[in-house]
Amino acid sequence: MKAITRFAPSPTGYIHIGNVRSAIYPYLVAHQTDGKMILRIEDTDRERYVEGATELIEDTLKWLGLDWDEGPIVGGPNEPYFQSERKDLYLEWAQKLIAAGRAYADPTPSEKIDEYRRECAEKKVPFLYRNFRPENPPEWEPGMPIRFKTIPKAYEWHDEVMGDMHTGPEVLDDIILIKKDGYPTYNFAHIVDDAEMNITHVMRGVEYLSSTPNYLALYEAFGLVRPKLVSLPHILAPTGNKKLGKRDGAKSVTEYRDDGVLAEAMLNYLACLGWNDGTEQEIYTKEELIEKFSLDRIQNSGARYDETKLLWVNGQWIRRIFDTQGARALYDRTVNFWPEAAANFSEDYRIRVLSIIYDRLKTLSDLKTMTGYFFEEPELDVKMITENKFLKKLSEAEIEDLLKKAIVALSDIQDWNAESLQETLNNLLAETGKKPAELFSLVRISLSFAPFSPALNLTMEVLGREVTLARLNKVARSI
RNA sequence: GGUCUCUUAGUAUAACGGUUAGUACAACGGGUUUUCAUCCCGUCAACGCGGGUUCGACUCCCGCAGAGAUCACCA
Repeated sequence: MKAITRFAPSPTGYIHIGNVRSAIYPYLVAHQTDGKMILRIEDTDRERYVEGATELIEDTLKWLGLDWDEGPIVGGPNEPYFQSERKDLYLEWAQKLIAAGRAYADPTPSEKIDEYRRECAEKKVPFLYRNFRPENPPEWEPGMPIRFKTIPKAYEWHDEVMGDMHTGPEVLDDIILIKKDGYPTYNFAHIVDDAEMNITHVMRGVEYLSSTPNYLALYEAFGLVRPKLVSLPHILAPTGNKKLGKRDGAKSVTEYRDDGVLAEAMLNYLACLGWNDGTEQEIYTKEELIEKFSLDRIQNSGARYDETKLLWVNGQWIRRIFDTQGARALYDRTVNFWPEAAANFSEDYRIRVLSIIYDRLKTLSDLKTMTGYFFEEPELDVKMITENKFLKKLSEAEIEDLLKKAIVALSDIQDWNAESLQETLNNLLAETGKKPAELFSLVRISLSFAPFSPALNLTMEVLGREVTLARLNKVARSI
């Protein structure tokens, strides 16, 4: 059976780490059955609506490679995909329920409802609107809410993640279907849309688990077949036991893109947070996730978000792309992450820099801080040499002498390449009797004045003869 | 408070009722001619508690404790 899933966010802001899983899993489920995923924008709360949020959502999905088969932009047979544009439909469905005696116009002013609620609180009994249901509800007219007329009873159902569930009649109530502003509630709109769109898997956060019996009652009232229900546990904030939210500083998913995290890594990490396929595999491509994903292996307790592990996964992906797709493929991802001065150099040169530094990157934005000396003269800082833990044992005269010998030896090289450079350094080591730590540190620091850099021979090869010798001479003069 | 859910190392997780409870991140130590990183090797570290059932329980059952969700004209 082909799965039809949906991601149905409210346009109230950006998508963050805590809520993007409810887009990833529907995508995977849809694609493993050659089905489709629908993007539906649930914009029925006019007060929380944020201009531009829909675009942020679309941007995030596109970046992660979670293309939707129906929805905004791409269209589809169930248009429109904005709930605000489907108002008439919900009213129609609600009126069917009124006609069947399963819904009614609610004339009770909200102050009165608050009063009921207070009474119940005083008596320490749970408040259920159905206990205050008006006996002769008026004819519905615009401006009145419509409530479901529930039939309290026990429900049993299966949740693909939580397992077999059951509740008693006490959890069922006359929920609002249509608000007095004419917009449907989430509780109602999603039932209608899921039915209209033939959704087979309803995947959403666990917070909806408690309301599920009310949804089951609605399916029943309409004679609908229940879709598969999938409750996704929350992603927890790094500290405490609360779900990760914007208040905990949950960054938007696309902010990680701007910080140099690869989409592959993000998808990989998030898909595996609270899910695994039972093997010890850690790195998955999107295709592998589609192939191996299964709902019943989703963890049923919350999983804590761990940025350190995300960065580890990202490092794995950076190396994987370089190793399997080549330097050019990785380079294509890095265009926005180079230091400014890199613009003065050829693409070819930047690719060569990337090729010797890529295995040190945790994020692409590390390029900014790690490659500066390849593109501009490093600021000379003699202390880095004189206070280096290997070099401080040598006198300034010894340092100067060693540097000069290095300059002479390197100047003699015919073919300036990694092998000949290494050979020259090795010979110099034998000739001077210095330790590798001394010679290598001295040359490395003189060239970069950076806390760390790639292998010395590779660094010199990329910098080239002219720059290498110029920098060494400059340092030799300053000692 | 009612209802529902969850509980393996710091974190993410694995384990037909029979394993020295596995793996990864992190931490710590070591190796790879300098640094940082990669890579490799090693160390530390867990079945929430209490009862059952069983020859045998992380695994099944019952309590307890702790944590979470929900009880809106928000989703």
